[in-house]
Order: sequence, then C-alpha cells, then structure tokens
Amino acid sequence: MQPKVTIYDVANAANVSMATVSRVMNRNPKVKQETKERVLKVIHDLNYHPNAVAQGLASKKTTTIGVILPDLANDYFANLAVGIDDIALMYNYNIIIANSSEDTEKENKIVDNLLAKQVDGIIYMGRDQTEHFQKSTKDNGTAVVLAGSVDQEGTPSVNINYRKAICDATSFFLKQKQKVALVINDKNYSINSDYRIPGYQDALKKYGVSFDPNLIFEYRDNNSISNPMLQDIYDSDATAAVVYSDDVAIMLLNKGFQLGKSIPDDFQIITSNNTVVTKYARPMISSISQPLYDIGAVAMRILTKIMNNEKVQDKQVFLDYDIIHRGSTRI
Amino acid sequence: MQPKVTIYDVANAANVSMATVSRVMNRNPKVKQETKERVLKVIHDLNYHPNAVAQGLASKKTTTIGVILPDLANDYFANLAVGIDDIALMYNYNIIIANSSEDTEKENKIVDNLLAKQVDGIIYMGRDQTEHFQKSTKDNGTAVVLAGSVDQEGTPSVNINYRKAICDATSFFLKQKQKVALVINDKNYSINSDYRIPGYQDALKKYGVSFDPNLIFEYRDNNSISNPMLQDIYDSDATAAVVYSDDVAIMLLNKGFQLGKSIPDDFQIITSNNTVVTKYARPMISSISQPLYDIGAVAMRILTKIMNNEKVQDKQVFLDYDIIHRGSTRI
DNA sequence: CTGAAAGCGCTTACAG
DNA sequence: CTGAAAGCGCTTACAG
Repeated sequence: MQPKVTIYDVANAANVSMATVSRVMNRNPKVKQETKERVLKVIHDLNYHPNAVAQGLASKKTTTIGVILPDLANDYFANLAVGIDDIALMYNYNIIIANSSEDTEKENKIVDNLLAKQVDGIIYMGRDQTEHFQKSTKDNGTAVVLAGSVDQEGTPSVNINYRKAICDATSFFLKQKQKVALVINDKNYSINSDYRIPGYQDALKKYGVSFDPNLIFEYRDNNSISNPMLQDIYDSDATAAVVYSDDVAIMLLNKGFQLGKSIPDDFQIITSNNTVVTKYARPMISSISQPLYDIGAVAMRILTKIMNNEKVQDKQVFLDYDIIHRGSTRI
Repeated sequence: MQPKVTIYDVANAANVSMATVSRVMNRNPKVKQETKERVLKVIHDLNYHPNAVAQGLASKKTTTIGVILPDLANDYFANLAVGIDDIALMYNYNIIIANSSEDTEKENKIVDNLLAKQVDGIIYMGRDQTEHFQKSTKDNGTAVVLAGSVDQEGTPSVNINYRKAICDATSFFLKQKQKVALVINDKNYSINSDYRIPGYQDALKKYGVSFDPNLIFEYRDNNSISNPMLQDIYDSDATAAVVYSDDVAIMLLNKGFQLGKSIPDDFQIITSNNTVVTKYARPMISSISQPLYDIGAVAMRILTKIMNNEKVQDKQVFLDYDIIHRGSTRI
C-alpha cells in the first residue's frame, strides 16, 4: 500500500501553492504555461490522483448521481441504466444505482442515503414517485429527471408517448376487427390511468368500438405461467392482446401454446418493451419498440444540463417508437 | 430549497459540542442517556441528516463500494448485482455500478474514478482482471472480491465450482454415449482454460472418451442466430452441447429448430446460467443452476468483513449448483 | 498570474 | 461523560 500523495505534496515538489495545483487540475486557463507544465510533470511523476471526497466537500459537487429503479434484474430497466451509465461516464459522473424493489420503505431509505451522499442529481424510474422522494429532493434542491416513467408534477422526463403507442397497437388489431384485450399492471398507476387506458380508448373511439372494461386485465402477483389471469384472457372474448410487459407477454404466449391455441392464428399479441426475450420466444413476439438505451442516455444528458443550470428546452421529451411485427401478429 | 442544517446547528440547539452530536449519531455508548435523548430530539426536530461526504473525508470511510461488471443489460450480471445491492443496503453501503463493456480503456477510467471517490471496496465481475486494476487497488489498499469470476492471484472470490459443474453436465451426456460439444467464449480466459475445458476433459477421462479439440467451439462476435458457429455445431459430430451462456444456448436451440432438428430428440443442450430466458424458450432449456443472487450477496458479505478487518474463513467460496433438466435434455 | 487563508462538515485523539 | 481543537484534502473568493 503506497502512501497517499496529496495536493500538498504536489505543491511542495513543484514549488507552487496548493491553489495553483488546484487550478491546473481544474483546467483554470489563467495559469502560466510554464508553471502549468511544471505542475503537470510533478502530478505525473508522483502519480497524483485528487481525492474526490475532499473535492466534493469543498466544491459542493460530487459528480455522482443516484439512479433509483424498481429492479435491476429487469431487462427494461437494465437497458435504461446502460444508457445512463454511458453518458454519465462521458460527462465524468458516476452513478450509484439502487433497487427500490417498489418497496416504499426501502425506497425512502435509499433516497435518504443518496441525499446524504450529496448526489448532484437523481434519475428516477418506476412507478409513481413517493411523497418522501418528492419532498426530500425538493428540500435539498436536487435535480431530478424521470426516465421511462411518467411525470406527475412537472418533473422533467424522457419517455415514448405511451398513449399514442398503445393507441397504435390497439388500432392495428381493431383494423382487423379483433376484440382487443389490454393487459396492464395496477390500474391506479399514472402510466395506466393517464396513458395506457386512454390510449386504448382513443383507438376504440377511432374505430367506433364501445369500451368493455372486462377487456382490461390487471396482471399481478404470481409471476409464472400458472397465473390464472393468463387463462382468463383466453377465456374472454378477446382475440388479441396489447401487453405492458414482455415477461407477461411471453407467459401469455406460452400459456396459449399450452392451451392448444395457435399464435398468431387464434390469438395475436403485441408487447411493449421489445427486450431481448421477445426474440427468444417462438414465435417471436411483435412489440412496440422503445429506444431504451436512448431514453436513459437522453435522461442523463438532460440531468447534466440541469445540474449545470443550463436551459432545458422541453421538460417532457418523447422519443420515437416503432411497432415491430414478428410472429405473434398477422399482417 | 431548505437551508442545510449541520452538526453545528444541532450542537447549538442542544447545548452540547459537535463532538457529542457526532457521538450520538455514531451510537457511541459513552454518552449520558439524558444528553443522548436531548440531542436525538433536536436531530429529529431540525430534521438533521449528516453530510456523508464530510463524514467520508473525516473518517476515511465512504460506505460506498464500486461494482465493476461487463454488462448490466446481461441478466447474469444484473442478478449478481441485485444480490450485492441488497446486502450492501443491509450493511449501509451504497454501490457505484459501472459497465466496463469489457473495454480495457474504459475499465481503467472506471477504476481511477472509483478509487478517486475513495470507495471502501470493489466487487469485480467479468473476465480476467486487468493489470491496471490489480496494481491500483493494491497500491490503494482497496478491498476486492470477485463475484462469478475466477481468481487469478489469491483475491477472494465467490463462485460455483465451474470445473465440477461442466464435468457433471458433460458426464450426463457421456453416460448416454452422446458426442458432446463444449461451447465457450475465448479459450484464453482463465475461466475457460482453467475450469471449463479441464472440467470437460475430466468427464471424458471418466468415461474413457478421447478428447477431440474440434468439439470445442469458441463463440464470438455476431450475437445472432446467423452466427455461422451455430451452424458449425450442427454440422459437426456432436449430438449434444454444454454451453457457457444462456443467450447462446437459446440461439443454438432456435437454430436447430430452423434446421429442422428436433430438440431434445436429435440434439440436446445444457446451458450454464439458468437465467429467466431458459424458461422462455420452447422447449425450456436445461441448465446448470447457479445461485446468482447468493453469489452476489455472499461476495458483498465477504467484502464487508474485509473492510472491517475481520477474518475471512475461505478465500475461495464455492456455492452449490444444480443441474435442472427441462425440455432440452432427455432423461 | 499566484499565494495565504478561510471554509466545506464532519471525526477523533486528547485532555479533563 | 464531554469539550476544544486539530485535521481530513480539497476549492474559492480575496488580495496583490
């Protein structure tokens, strides 16, 4: 274990003050070229690496941001996180990632931890933000951007236009005169109440089909093919489904196979996240394609702007989506 | 934005010194009960949250650890990360996660960042550690634990016994007199040269089958069903394959389907990581089952011990694995 | 262009 | 059991 070399050692060896070393490190332009070179050489020779914790305390900037997400093991969030991480590294930020597990108590603890560590900003993903999160970040003046999560109170966010995407997927089926089921998680989450269900209804209205609440399925709990909800969908009038999650879509597909249904002949499916599993299924599953990496990347980019007090053009950014047709839909 | 309340404000309001407030926060037992309660009340009333950056500078402990992994979007690493994160939170650590993308230059930058931020330890995953990583962590005296990655130089690690697991999987096929292909990534990675290939050879020896190097396939690049390697496997003598990655196993399965092979009748597959995709495939893929969450969790637990200078029993921890037979093998 | 000094918000011997 | 003071390793006005 080598002795730690501090800014003080560099200053001594280079015959300048700590302030000058600091200026060189921070690329302050008003340092004489000659001095700068001398300091740079000493920095290199001594293999000096500034202590970011001390920098953080003195400058009140930690170049660390927090990322709160429901589940890192979920491909959807993991892909967003990769986009965030790449841009973060590019702008010299590090990310503290924490799984909220959609558990409010755990999330509160995470938020407290993150703020105690003086993160410069937070990217939040998942369902609706908790009150504690909103209050704490506001009190601390911490920059927040939502990624792949809907906005409740004017917080900047990056998403696709869920309402329009669900409307498009539903319309695709309605054009074929299918009875369309909408499979979501909790009806009360804003993303469902404010975007998915209205989008579904937009499509119905466009095609003059009346809304049947029995065709909205709330998928919950038991995350396996034995979840009775899957059976219920096939037992209903529906001949097609727009599904909010790829995992659920795959299970719906496999359940159909188990029941002897032919997909897409007897039943069609469009899912929402286009994660890699859609391509692993047989038939491959048609999906709304979201630019996950980009959503994360753009969210991080916006966060850097907010942290630098730069102007942010649009608070709500909608990135383009596509609907990719594979084996689970008939064209 | 609320004014920040510091330890100084608390000390003032409670009529004690900062030192006493600090002692209360750190649960130092030698504080009079009465004083302690008074301070606690003020802390609560003022909603005081200590600044972890200042604590870090003063105590030289940041309660933050770094996690370096090749790809967060890979289910295998994501699951390890979840185990790490859970235990980290339990011991009040936060984790800075960084994607190395298996890019040496990027990884070096990450290592420098992490050490500059004075992380108390690092959990490393992925292929062989770089020299820069080894040297820097050693010079800094930073604790390191490997998770799901093999040990090169006595660094503590948590794994399953890959050699034995591959031997078991291979033996399963040899018992049926199959010709077994071993599908790996780069032969030169220690995990392949020191564990997987020897394990495969152990099985051959046990069954008196001679080693045929043409049955070792190095999968690279083009990560899709069109990768010619997949075709090569079916074109070889092999009637079964032990595969190092679930993604590759699925593609191998789907390739077989494309070629009109029946799995498991014409060809059998055992994969290595038992991630969720194995259950999404049809037939579902048999797999070595690694306790990914546990590997991450145990690695983090060991790291906490090292950081606390506690004794660590075994430097190399092997967790139990299983082989789970599903539709891609014949029993 | 450069330095001296205060300050960031804590912890930790040391002394009592 | 408690306080005064030094120190952690930087940055940042301020002065020159």
